[in-house]
Amino acid sequence: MRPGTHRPSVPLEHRHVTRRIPQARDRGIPDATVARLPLYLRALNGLSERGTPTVSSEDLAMAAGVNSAKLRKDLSHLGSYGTRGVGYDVQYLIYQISRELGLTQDWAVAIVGVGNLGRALANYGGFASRGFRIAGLLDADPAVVGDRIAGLVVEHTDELESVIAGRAVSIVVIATPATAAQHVCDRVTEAGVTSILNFAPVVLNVPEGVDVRKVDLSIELQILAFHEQRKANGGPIMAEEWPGGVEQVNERSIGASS
Amino acid sequence: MRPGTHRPSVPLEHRHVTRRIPQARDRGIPDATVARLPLYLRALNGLSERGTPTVSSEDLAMAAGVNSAKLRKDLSHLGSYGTRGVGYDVQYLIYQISRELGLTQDWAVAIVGVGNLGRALANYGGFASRGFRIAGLLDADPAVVGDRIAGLVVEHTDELESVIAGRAVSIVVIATPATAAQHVCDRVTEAGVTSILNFAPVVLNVPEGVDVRKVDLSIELQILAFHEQRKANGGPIMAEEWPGGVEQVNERSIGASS
DNA sequence: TGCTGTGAAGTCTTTCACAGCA
DNA sequence: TGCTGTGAAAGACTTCACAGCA
Repeated sequence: MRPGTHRPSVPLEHRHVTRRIPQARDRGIPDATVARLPLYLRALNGLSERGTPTVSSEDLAMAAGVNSAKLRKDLSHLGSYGTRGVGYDVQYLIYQISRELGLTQDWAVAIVGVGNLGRALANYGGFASRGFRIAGLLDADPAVVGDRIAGLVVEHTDELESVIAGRAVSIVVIATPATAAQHVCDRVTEAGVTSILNFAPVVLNVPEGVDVRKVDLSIELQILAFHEQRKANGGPIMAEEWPGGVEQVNERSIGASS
Repeated sequence: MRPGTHRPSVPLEHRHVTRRIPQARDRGIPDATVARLPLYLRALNGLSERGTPTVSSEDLAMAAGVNSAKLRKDLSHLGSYGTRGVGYDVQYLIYQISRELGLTQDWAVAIVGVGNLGRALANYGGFASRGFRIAGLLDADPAVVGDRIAGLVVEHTDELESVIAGRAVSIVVIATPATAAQHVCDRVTEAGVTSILNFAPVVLNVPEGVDVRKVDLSIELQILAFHEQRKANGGPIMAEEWPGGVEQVNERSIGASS
């Protein structure tokens, strides 16, 4: 890719036969990159607040907790927004990443399930800050309906469809007990929602085209436990602990294959 | 794809000594696999509760929301716990995965920061269920200290080190405001903790050997927004949408030129 | 000179597809 | 026969290392 302009009007791809669309605007940003953009954005906002005008890939990477090669590669998927010898303009990069993530528009979010977690989410500041507006809080428990939380009155889940349609909700957060999650999920997808953030510890079944992201406390803890156990046992490097074969592990199978 | 056409022609491989330990019991379980084991465990527990004695990779994969090839490959890293022609014994597999994840022992967890989120976590049932025991709730706010939550009395963060040492806490959950997170992190790592679950929206700096897992609500929403925006724009398949250049994308950046 | 952008190499993960055992 | 376990291929992601522009 020549660094030149990213406008197809420039005649610079003489020999290279259509490789995969030159530099143009290949919208295929890798998932791994998308997942890190919010991190960069946060780091940039920190720099912005301190009035920093430009930042090098090295420094920004440091602030975001990644290495600089990865950061540069990630940003290169968005376009050529840096200046060689100088770095990136903080404000400009904030704008570009925000636009790429779709944060320059307003997203109406509904939270279903106003238990401890739902309340925590409703009160979570970082929510409203970045283009996400809580447009509805719903719960099935009549004892909770009517409560005022974070400036909103909790509505009954009977209203789910009308809230979604009436307030143009495009993202639904499910914070219900596990048993209710699939049902809520079915209703919101039926109502046209295609983005769901699920806190309930269940695997949701959704129609094609619906995006579900999951946050699962217990899974994170289990992953930590795995590594913690590993540290406790042998040293950091080893293979074949349990020399003899303690705890009959069904040795066979891979015995002498391959 | 194509059958015999693609031949790598064996480029390198001149003298690759010691590939990576034959197989024996190579304890190097891929991270991606470890991250899915809790999922399988949950699915298996569901089957167990319904009294299912054995399950095929196909069915278990379905219940866990992955494909069967991936599931078999994952399980193969633990050992050969299935029976060809039959499937996996549910109870036995539960035991093996639990053991691998270190869930057959008890883990003492301390939660620092008892705001909305901390309370939600303290009351989260899935917590205690799987070998994780909340051994302490701490907060810096005197107004909160002394409260009884989920059967525990909130202690002051001054007690952090003594709680960790005295109750053998090995995993700390940070649910403080962003500004306090790094300080708490420093103290707990100093106190010897090497596993941290961080809910504060900051990148924590930790010494070598310390594991940090992060749960970040706002990042999840931003990722959803990205995909939602993508759906709204062009169709699901395309490269170079915005043919003309709708939404003047600030061509310049580094001077539209080159 | 300093730092970005990026081919190329390296590593990790997923998927295929089938040998082989119950 | 049916289903696991697994090499091998394909694909995704990361890192290297450096050309080339400001």
